[in-house]
Amino acid sequence: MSITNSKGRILEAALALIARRGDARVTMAQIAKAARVSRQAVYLHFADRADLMVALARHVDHKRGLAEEIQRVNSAPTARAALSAMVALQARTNPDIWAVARAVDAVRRTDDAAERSWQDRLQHRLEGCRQLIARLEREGELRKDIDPAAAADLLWTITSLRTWEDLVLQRGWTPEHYQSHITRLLLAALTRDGGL
Amino acid sequence: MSITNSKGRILEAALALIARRGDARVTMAQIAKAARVSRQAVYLHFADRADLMVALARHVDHKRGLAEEIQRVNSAPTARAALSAMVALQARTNPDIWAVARAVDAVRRTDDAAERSWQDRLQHRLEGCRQLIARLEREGELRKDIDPAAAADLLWTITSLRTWEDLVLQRGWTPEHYQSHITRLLLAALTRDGGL
DNA sequence: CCACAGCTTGACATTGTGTCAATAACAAAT
DNA sequence: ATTTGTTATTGACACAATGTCAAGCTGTGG
Repeated sequence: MSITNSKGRILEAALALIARRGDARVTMAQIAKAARVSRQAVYLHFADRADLMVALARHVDHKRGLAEEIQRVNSAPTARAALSAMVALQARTNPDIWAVARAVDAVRRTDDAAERSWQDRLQHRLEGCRQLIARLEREGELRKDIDPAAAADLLWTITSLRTWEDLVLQRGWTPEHYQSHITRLLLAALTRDGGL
Repeated sequence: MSITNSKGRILEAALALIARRGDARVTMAQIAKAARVSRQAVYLHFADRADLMVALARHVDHKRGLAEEIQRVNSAPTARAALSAMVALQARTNPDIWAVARAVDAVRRTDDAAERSWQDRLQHRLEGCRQLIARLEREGELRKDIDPAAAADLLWTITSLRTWEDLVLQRGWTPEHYQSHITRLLLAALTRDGGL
């Protein structure tokens, strides 16, 4: 799939640079050069650096077909299977999102648009967690001594990018380890029988 | 306790500014001004910004008497009580450390000293988690279907500053909620009977 | 009185961000 | 075929922040 407009070229170039570096300490000039475009052209398409990073996050989501992936989680046969699928989804997609997410996180304190975008994604994922907890409850699998709202928050933070970063990038867990251990932990903490 | 040397004054000033702002986007000039010292004087005491942030982290630790607090965790009567104490320690100290930790995290990718300092703290906390898991195992409380090394990593990430930030700062949990829910989750995930 | 440590002043180089104005290339519309 | 509008380029500029340098001030102890 070739890129037609230079806006797309800029995004792709930024993504490639960030991926290569492993973090988002990339200057606008470098991005422009990589996209074979003048530095000013970048500012024709994006208001500023923060705007570009936010667009980048959306772009990655879209490219991955994130919406469909989430559908797949919800269409799992049981709540417990859905939980497992959710962890698998994170294990699969986090590597690509990570650096960009860090970049947005870094600028969100100064930039309103970035902050809104961040809260948006946060809210979205949180909603997914709430639904999964609601389903667990409906299927009678949720621990009775736990508040559903708190359970959703816990599910949300444990399946977050940050936990993934800690375990996979810092501690060197394999994706398989991450998936199996986190799934087991969640079942133990949130379901009635403590996960088998 | 009054501050005698200006090195201390600079650290205190930086700390106050960061605390007031809630994050570490503070310039060297602002810090110097707050410490009523010339901007260049700051560079007489600290090689650069990263160096200052690292020193700040140490300073906060020292001020809190962190070493003794950790002793107290280890001197709990049982492993389960120690785990609870560890979570309580996080709940109590994280608010003060948070902004500084974020600052160090932000510069650690460009600065070697910051990275080393970060890995140091990380390693230190991880060691504490390992010991706690070992004690759980010794007392026959550790789940048998879990690898001790993985259990330590999980304990480490779940009691991390990041998880605390997610739940307390983002989701608005009270310190009490944080403490009780996280303790319960850890007991459920790591101990034999799933925490009562 | 001298030396030295700690600090100040002011100037400077550098890097990165963001803005602006003038201009070029080119496609589509009329 | 000229006009129009979009998109991009070039080069210059202002600004903020970091970090460096040289010269000089001040007080304390030898």
